[in-house]
Parts: sequence; C-alpha cells; structure tokens
Amino acid sequence: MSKGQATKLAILDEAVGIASRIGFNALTIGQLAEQTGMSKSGLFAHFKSKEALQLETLERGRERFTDIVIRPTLATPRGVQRVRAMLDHWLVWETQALEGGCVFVTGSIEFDDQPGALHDALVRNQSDWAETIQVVVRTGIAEGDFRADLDVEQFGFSLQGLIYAFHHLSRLLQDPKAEEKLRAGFENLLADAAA
Amino acid sequence: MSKGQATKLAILDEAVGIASRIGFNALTIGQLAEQTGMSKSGLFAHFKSKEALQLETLERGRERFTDIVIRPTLATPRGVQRVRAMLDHWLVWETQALEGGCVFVTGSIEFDDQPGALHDALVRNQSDWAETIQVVVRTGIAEGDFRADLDVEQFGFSLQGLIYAFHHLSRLLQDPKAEEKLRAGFENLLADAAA
DNA sequence: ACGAGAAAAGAACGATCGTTCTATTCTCGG
DNA sequence: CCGAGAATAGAACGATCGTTCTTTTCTCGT
Repeated sequence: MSKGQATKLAILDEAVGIASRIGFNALTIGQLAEQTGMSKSGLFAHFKSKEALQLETLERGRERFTDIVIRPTLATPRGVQRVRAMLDHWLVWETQALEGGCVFVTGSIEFDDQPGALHDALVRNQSDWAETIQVVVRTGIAEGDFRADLDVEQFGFSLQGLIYAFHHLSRLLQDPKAEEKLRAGFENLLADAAA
Repeated sequence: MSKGQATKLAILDEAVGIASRIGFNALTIGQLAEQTGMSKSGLFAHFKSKEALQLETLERGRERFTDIVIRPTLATPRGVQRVRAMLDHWLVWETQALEGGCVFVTGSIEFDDQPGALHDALVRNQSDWAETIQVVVRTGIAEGDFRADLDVEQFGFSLQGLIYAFHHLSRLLQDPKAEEKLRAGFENLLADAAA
C-alpha cells in the first residue's frame, strides 16, 4: 500500500468516528484535518469534494461493518444459532466499534429527507442489510428452527426496531438496562418464530 | 397575543419543519430568515442565541406533539383501546404533522453524543414520553385487558422500536408497506400482552 | 543517488455562519 | 393621534466553511 493510500485510510477511519458522533454534515474538512494533523488542502487533495469525502467515509463504514458483523455471522452454523450470532456481532458494532454508535443510524436519519448521492448510497446500504438479515433468518427456517410460514420481512422489521430502540436507550438515555431489554425483546421474537 | 409573539410563533413553526427535515444544526438563522421573509437580525432579536432558538424550536415541537398525540390519546377510554389510540395518533404525528417526520427522532440521533442544553432537553423529553407510554399501558392492565405481570417497560421499549423501524422504512426506504408492518408488529405486541 | 511524480502544505477566494450595533419602522395604550 | 417602546431592518464583525492555486517536500523505481 502506497503512502497516499495509507494516509487516506487513516483519514477515513477518523472520519467514520466523527460522523458517528456528530453526523456527516457536521463532519468538517477543517476539523478532520486538525484531528489527523494535516493541512486542509493536503487532506482535501485526497478527495475532490466534500460529498466524495462523505461517500468514501460511508463506504469505509460499510467495510468495517462487513468485517465486524456480516463475515463473522456468516461463519457460524446456519439456523437459529446464526441469527443469535448476528445479534451478538451487531451489538459489538453498536457499542464498541465506533465512538458514536452505528454510523448508519446517524446517516439514515440525517439524509432520509435530503436527496443526493449520500441519500442514495444509504438507501442501497440499508436495503442490502435488510436483505442480509432476511437471508440469515431463512436459514433458520431451512434448518427447521423456525416455522415454515414465518414472515421473514416482518421478523427483520421488528429486529431492526429493537436495535433502534436499543440505540436510543443506551446512547441518548444512557440506560444500563438497554442491552437487557434488547435481549428480552429478541427472545420474544425468537419464541414467536420457533417451529 | 402581541405582534411579536405571533411572529415568534410563526418562526418557530417554520423552524420545527426545517429541523424535522434537515436537523437542528443544519437549521440556520439565515435560511430561517429567508424562509419567513425576515431579516437575519430581525429574526435573531427574538432569540438571544442560536442555542435558544434550537431549544425553543424543540419546545414548540413538544407543544405540537402534546396537541396531536398525548391529549387525544388521554381522551379515549382507558385500557387497550387507549393503547390502540396512542398508536394511531402517533402515526398521524409521524406521517402528517411535519414535513420531515418526527422531530424528536432527528434531534435524538443528532445530539445523543453531544453534551449541551439541547441534549439535556431531549433526554427530558424522551424520558417523559417513555413514562407516558408506560402510564397508558398500565391502564390496560388495570382494565383487565393485559396480563397483570406484563412488563410495561419492556412493552414501551418494543413499541418505541417499532416506531423507529417504521420511521426508517417509510422515510428513508419509502416502503409503502411500512405502516402494514408497523401494525402487524403492534398486534404481536398486543397479543403477547393480552390477559 | 537521482529525478519524476506523488503527497502535502500554504495562502487566498467568495460565501455563509452566529452575533452585535445602530437606525428605522411599526404598534398600541393614554 | 401622539409618543414611548416594541419590532424589524441594515450593515458590518470575525470565524469558518468548501474549494482552487501555487509551491514545497517526500517517495520510490531506475
């Protein structure tokens, strides 16, 4: 990896952290330069515009999400075990991977009503993830852990909701019982889905 | 109501709409002035700082939420009926009251990791609302519609999650089946809580 | 170890930010 | 209907924004 690529990666990792804390718009080139010890123009040269920086920051977040959540999940045995593993890794991502919690939650809320490249990238991202959840849940049906008539879309919807509720309770309200409630809600979901 | 108060109210209503679409930080005094047909300084004089503007905008949102959701909900018969009414009014708030969806969702995500007066106000706001949900659910127990050992905190947590999932699906992904999924998830919650 | 090209810095731009000050216009009780 | 005080406008401030240009420094294959 060339020097330029290494620097760019370091910038993007810093950017993902900032975006998770304060959002993609509040992520400022001057602030990012200061925080990485570079000059504004030196940093800017790696990206041709702020929008490109935002897009590459999102993409870097996606890479890290893949490493932390998706790949480990798909490496576990199919069925309800894998669904449980997905939650565990998702929880790691939510609580330990980034200083400000899931960067896709931040980005999605920020850009849900603003058209543009970042909005489109987030839509693609979140659609893909919803699809992945459904694929994982279907292995639970295929393995006979879940009932055959389980509505996997509905399952995914409710699971997403639990994660959002957890994000809200743990980050904004700092409730120490957030994980406990998330897991209780998850068990309800599993019980309802059981064969 | 004096002229000044009327103007201020009109400004705040406009501000709530903008904040719901693009957030409290992106809500800019210059833009708000232009959108209300005022001068920057004329508008600014109503608030002594941007933070005060943000706080009053949040407070105006709270007033409208009370009018649209809380009061109508508490006016319905106690018990499961009231819980159902709460969801219906909440849905009106989410979809029709503001151009950019619930302003508390936007604000909560934006400020969950940033200390300050706005963060504190949001925490108070969301704690109060969680409390209100629990009070409403408890009338369901008292009326004998729900089982006596129902965990109302857990119920509120899951319900919040469903609303967040709905917000995500309907606003970012524009899925026309969002309301259907919300209602299906809600019925599951009610069935689990039934006496 | 030299030199070409990549990487980074420096300085400046127009725009907009929040805020302050002074001046003008409006409102409404006496 | 007049005048005091409220309401609004206008102009300007320093700071920071994203971006461009030029110049300097570094990297690395030959």
